[in-house]
Amino acid sequence: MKIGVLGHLLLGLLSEAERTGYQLTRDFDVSLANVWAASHSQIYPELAKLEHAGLIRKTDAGPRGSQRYAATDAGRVALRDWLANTLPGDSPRSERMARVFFLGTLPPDHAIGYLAEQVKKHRENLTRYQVFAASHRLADPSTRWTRIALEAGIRSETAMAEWAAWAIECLEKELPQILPPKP
Amino acid sequence: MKIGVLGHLLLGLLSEAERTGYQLTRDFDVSLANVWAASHSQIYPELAKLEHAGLIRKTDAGPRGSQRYAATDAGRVALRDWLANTLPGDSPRSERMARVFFLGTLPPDHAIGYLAEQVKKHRENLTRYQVFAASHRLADPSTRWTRIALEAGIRSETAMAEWAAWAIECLEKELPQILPPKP
DNA sequence: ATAATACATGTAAATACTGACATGTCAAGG
DNA sequence: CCTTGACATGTCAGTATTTACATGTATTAT
Repeated sequence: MKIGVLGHLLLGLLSEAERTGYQLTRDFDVSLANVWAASHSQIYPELAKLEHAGLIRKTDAGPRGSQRYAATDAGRVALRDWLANTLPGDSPRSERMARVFFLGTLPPDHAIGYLAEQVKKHRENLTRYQVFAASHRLADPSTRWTRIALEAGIRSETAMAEWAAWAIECLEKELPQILPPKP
Repeated sequence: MKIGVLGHLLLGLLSEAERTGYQLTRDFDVSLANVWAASHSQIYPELAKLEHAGLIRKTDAGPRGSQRYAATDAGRVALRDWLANTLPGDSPRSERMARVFFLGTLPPDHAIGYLAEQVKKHRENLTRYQVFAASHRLADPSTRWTRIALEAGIRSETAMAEWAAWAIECLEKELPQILPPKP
């Protein structure tokens, strides 16, 4: 019974506080989705697996058939062991960036349109992160690490928005013929 | 017969130039691995699938039983269609960043060690990209888009190295008690 | 009342991916 | 000659992930 990345991330969330599968699904959506997405159809079976392995346990049943889970001591040990004694897998995956390699096969204005879309999305993410960061203080141990992770998002989105804008500028300089004549 | 992201990326590489499965595996390693990793055990079956779909074809056989592939016209059309008419999937995945959320469960010096590791790795990647970027000019249409993608890597690694260093600084300010006494 | 929406949990099939196994070729150095 | 290492291609089992199907409950607005 091997626990993978998802299992350990669930364990991490359940070490902080008790949660239902539904809440875990949404917590993934708001905080972890940008680095590790997971849908409920993956989360529920994984919770069963973690429970079977004795790393989490059911605490109480909530209103609509909801089950609340908490990490067990064994679970907390497993989490720390994973963090301290295993190396993180190194396969970042970004289809959006992968596509950039082949944008040259598109007409230049399409390629620029793609990059403009990226500028927009990165700026949207940036705004979202900044709003979220306002309620997470470094001085508060309970929000510190979320704030630190958020800072990575802020810096990353800033850099990527600037990158996409830079790329557009370069292309427009490189290809003056596609620029509409300015009066 | 549905072609996924990997199939289209292979199609992209084979649109640029003919390649063997082995070369594709290595090209993934050097240029695409940072945004979309793929091992040979995934690439060879995918090539068979693409050939079956008529999107690539075998050209000539090389020295050690190697098979050279090229994109067909249908393949080029499929690639452009994918780039122009489908939205990129939005599930960036980074176990390294995901772990940061739960670093608070580790002793502070371990957490700082993890971040220091990140600084090192990001700087290494940065150097690698910078060297690689030297041989890719924006003015040259054949290397332009690789150069643009590389620039994203350079800016991203720079931002993430700075982020990790910033995080270490913050933690050391926040936790003066873990600092070794300086003579 | 009732309709829409958010809450809540599951399963199944198809696809994707990793890691291990398996095989063989060619070139260079000792 | 022989051994090492890079070249080269493939399969398989296990795991992970996505998408669709399936069901039912409590709240809120009309």
